[in-house]
Amino acid sequence: MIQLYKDTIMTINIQIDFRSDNPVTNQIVEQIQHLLVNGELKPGDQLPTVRALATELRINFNTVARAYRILDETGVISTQQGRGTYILEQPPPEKSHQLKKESLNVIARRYLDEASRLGFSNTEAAEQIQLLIANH
Amino acid sequence: MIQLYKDTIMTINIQIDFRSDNPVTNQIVEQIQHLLVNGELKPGDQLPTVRALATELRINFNTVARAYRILDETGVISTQQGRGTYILEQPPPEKSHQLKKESLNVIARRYLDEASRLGFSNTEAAEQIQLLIANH
DNA sequence: TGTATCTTTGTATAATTGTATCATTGTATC
DNA sequence: GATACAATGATACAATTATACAAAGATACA
Repeated sequence: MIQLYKDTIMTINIQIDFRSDNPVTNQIVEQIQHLLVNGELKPGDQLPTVRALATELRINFNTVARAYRILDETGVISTQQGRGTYILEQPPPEKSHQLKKESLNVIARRYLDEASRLGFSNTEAAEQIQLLIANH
Repeated sequence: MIQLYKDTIMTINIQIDFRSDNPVTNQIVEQIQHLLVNGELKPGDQLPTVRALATELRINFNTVARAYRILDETGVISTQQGRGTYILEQPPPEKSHQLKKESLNVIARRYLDEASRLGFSNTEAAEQIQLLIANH
């Protein structure tokens, strides 16, 4: 769970080379990753809004949004409509496969338990899972 | 000395996942419905004020107000300006059943989300459920 | 009691922020 | 040139937040 609130709005140091073969979107992605591994961006930090950064870089805000989305999909940041974009906590060290299996077992049991308390059979609970998967 | 306006401070157990595709407003609505069908909220109970819950969840109080309004419109709660928000009488059986189905949906999605965070695909998560059922 | 006043509570509306979709631009290939 | 594709921009939209407001409760004082 991430706890985020607007305390400080970040200004970040990004330089775009418009003559580069590297697309602007890529440059943004790479430079934010660079700021992150260098420790200049920390978990919980709020990035500039797509419009603010776009104005600063003199590009369209959709280009910034595209870069943010890529970073979001790789789990580096969290973009939240109406709220802003934030650096995520770094993923914890990899659990062993066995440990993950056990965790899955625990949460699966919990799901069936909760469904049971709501009055649903195991079969109905399983069907609901299938339904959700089918609708995605 | 200044006296407290209310001698009971209502707290409810709601967890917001800012990374979820599900909007925060929706998450609040669903989780309050879940608390209701689970019996953790009873008719007459006062919900936290929009500002109190918003502060706790680290969101804007208008987002809570929006969720409360949705629940109000579906007849689950009663919000009264200047007074607060209260759980209404238990919904009739057919509506209760509807709410329970929605609640099942909520916990099913939560299970898939958690499994995904552990690195399991939806299919693997579903198989784990089947495995548990088969071993009973 | 009654009333003035402040506090608490929800409401209304505009502003902010990211998203979705299509249009435009540039470039490579033929 | 023609066509296809990738990158970027423009526009409309959805979700959340900010600000100002209205209704009801609490308190003080006559």
